[in-house]
Amino acid sequence: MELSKNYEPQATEIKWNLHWRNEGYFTSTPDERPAYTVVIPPPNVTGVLHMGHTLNETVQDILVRKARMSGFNACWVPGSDHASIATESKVVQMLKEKGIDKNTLTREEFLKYAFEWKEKYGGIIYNQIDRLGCSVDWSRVTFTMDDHYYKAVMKVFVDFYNKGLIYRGARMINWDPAAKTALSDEEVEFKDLQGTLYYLSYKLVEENGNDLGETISIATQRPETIMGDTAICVNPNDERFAHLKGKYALVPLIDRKIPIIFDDYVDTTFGTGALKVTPAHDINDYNLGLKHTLEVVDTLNEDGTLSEAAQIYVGEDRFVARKKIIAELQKKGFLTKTEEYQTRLGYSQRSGAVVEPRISTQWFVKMKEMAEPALKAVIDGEIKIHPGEKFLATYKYWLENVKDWCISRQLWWGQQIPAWYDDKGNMVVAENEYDALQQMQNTFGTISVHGGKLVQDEDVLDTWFSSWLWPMEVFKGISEPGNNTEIDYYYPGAVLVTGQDIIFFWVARMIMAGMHYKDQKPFSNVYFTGMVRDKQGRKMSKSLGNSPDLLDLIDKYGADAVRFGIMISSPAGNDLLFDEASLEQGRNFNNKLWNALKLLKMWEGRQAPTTDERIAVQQPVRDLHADLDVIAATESSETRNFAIEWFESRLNSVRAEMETMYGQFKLSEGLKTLYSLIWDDFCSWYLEWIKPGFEQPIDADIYQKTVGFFEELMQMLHPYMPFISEEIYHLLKERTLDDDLAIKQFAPIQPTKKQILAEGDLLKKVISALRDARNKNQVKPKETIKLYIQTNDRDDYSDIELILAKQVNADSIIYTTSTPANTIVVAVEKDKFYIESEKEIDAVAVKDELEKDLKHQQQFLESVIKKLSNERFVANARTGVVDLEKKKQADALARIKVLEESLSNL
RNA sequence: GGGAGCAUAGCUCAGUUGGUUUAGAGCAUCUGCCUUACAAGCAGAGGGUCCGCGGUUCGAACCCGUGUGCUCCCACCA
Repeated sequence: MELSKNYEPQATEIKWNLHWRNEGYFTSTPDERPAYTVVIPPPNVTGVLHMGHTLNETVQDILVRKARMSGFNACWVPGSDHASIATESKVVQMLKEKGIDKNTLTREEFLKYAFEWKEKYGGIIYNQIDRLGCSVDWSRVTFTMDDHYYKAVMKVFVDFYNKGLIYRGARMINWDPAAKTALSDEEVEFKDLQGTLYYLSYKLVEENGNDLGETISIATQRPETIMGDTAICVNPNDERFAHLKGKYALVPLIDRKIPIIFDDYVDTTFGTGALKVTPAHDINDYNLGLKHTLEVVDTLNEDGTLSEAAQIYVGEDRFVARKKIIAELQKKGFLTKTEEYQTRLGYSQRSGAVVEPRISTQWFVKMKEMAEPALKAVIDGEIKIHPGEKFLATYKYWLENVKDWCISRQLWWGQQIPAWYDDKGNMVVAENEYDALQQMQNTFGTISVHGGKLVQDEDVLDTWFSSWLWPMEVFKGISEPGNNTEIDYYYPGAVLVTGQDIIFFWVARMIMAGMHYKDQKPFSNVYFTGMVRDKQGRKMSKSLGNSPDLLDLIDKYGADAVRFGIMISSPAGNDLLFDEASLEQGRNFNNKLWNALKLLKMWEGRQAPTTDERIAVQQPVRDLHADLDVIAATESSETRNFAIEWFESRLNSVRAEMETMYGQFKLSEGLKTLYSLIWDDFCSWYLEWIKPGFEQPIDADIYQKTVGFFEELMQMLHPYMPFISEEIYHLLKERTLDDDLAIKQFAPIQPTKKQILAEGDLLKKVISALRDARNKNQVKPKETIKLYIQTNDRDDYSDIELILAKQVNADSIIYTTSTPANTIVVAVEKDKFYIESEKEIDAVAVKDELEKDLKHQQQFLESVIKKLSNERFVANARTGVVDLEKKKQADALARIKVLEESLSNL
């Protein structure tokens, strides 16, 4: 078969994706094997996957494939999240572009649009996951608004309500005036910015309204809220204001009379020492208001415009009104001073609007008691966070200081709160209307409703109120808990792979829900990936245009190259600077593999019978000139092949290394290690060592062994780069049906031979040194040389001399005890090598090299001697350390001797 | 304001309980090669006061203190 010049990913990827799916390799059902469960962090159906998802999915797929190939029943559940507010604002935006105003639609009409949106983007997301090669179980795909899921959410809400863990009440919450909904604390993002502090003077009056002829100055960032002021507060210990007890102030512009109150909350050193109190629009003022039973005047509408209560500028947007009010205050002399001020503003994570503190009636979850077991699970190490301690402190702090969770949202897209009201405002909480009616009757005796229908709460639930059930409900662990073999088998999961940005939103809450309903952690490990940034370190965002399209990348480089590129530079927990150059590296790696395959396929037809011992032995030799010395060496060696033994040991040693790295979730390092094993050890060294001479046959045994190595390398690579590994595995030889890497189980790791590895290292070192000497002396690559070796341990070279000769293009190797004339000398460890070639020798250059090396060695020796002559070192150093230094000393001395001899011989 | 983390080659990062030939990798750079698998390649090379200062120790990239510079999280001072 003719193989293409370069690897062509497109057709290959489609082929194997289809094959794997047809064989049902990724479909999991409970069996006798241990389960390895991973639930995907369900992407929001707000849009397509970005590079952050790509990193997450790749990490998960590597872990899942590795587990599947290591005896586990791997189950990776895919799905998506309805992402209540995020999706709703996208849909609203989309409708707006079509000229449709959400307010003109009924709830049902809007939901129809939303579901269409979900179908479209959900589809794109699933396609992306598929193209990336993710080995998910498509028979288990779950959406957070599926019927059973919806039911589970209702059930949990009712259950929590009945347990007293959910309550409804009027509180000050974060209000998003753009989306016109409440937000949880976690959905508010703070940004530092330069603000202005306005100093306003309020006229002081007696209770009866008589002017005191005095003013009090306060500082505020929000002059548009003065109409909501219901007091001025000063510190009771502040002598400046002691005389104002029982006095009042007049709110500028509207002349409303408000009391002066005293509370040590006020910092006497900040601003003017006097604070205007606006309970409706500031959380601190709200608390002050509660304490001093102040009136609450809400001067804003839900969309952020000024309300009737403001009396002036009614209907104007808050920011427009601010400007106008400032102008008016200035004009009328109330504004005495302005000051630049560093401040922080809360923004809605989804709509971007400046969040308003607002008093409103919402639903809350009590968090305190649920936090305890969730904290314990992590502190006790039942759940391990990777990488390490970094996030433990954050997690702990949040749980220890957790506040109640506002879960109601004034939206349509999501699970509607199962609270039901009758005409009199009586309320019951029940999973459906039928139950609600029953309950209403039982609780209140009569039902007062028009047309026999109760009214359901208009609000929907925070999207995380459904997401936190994910590890359980994907197996119907909430909706059908009884007799459920799936949840018993798959729960808890092995690992959760997610971004550190949702540690509170999701991770902590999943642990809470899991501990609450299963009395067990939802997963054993949490692996936090870093944030994907562009190569300048900026966040990826649509507005910057630095977020590439995943499918475009896959089209351009192939899925394996994308996976490679994103993994090669993403140490756990660190941010990843995404650069297409690393995808190119991945593509180049593909081609490297492809070319190695081509080389093997070339040899396939040129195998000589295994019985031909001469070929077996001489395989490493290119076209060895019949030099007596070499022949003698050849005949004395056994019929074993050094290259094969060496690579076998390398392979097994790397497998063991990678096993450790998997255990520590060091996936990026694992890939680097494997990359180097394949590119350097296998391609650059091993294949060159066994490569037969020009148009020479290859020993059949060596060939078969090599195919075996390649297979094993592909198996190791499979979790990282599933497509090309599977393709090469199949092109290497004919396979029986079902003999696919996707499910091939790893063989046990064999012990490595340290001696062989050491010999290999020496061989590589000598080859590099000799090549370097050739280079520096401008001996042309094609030119053959005569190589002399001067050593006291000729045995060191018996295994490797043939390979050495070939790799440095020597047509003969001669062991010598004296310095041959007119040769380039190279010293490696304690032996000397001499290159004899046609080329005139540049004695000066050789001398320089030797002298440089000598100087280095002498300095090194000096440092060792210094150490050894330090009595305290010899007395205190751990056993072995002194011996090691002595060995260093001996080695350095031997090497200096070699170098000095070489120099004197020049 | 509180807390956490980071600082090692031009860039991105390794560096296991302090001692392993006076610091390693990939990318980038430079030199030489179109060598019958691969120029998306091959063979080599150069490149570091391990952020500054002080301390502990026989010995510090690693431990402690301090300064500087970044990053992140949390927080109700107008």
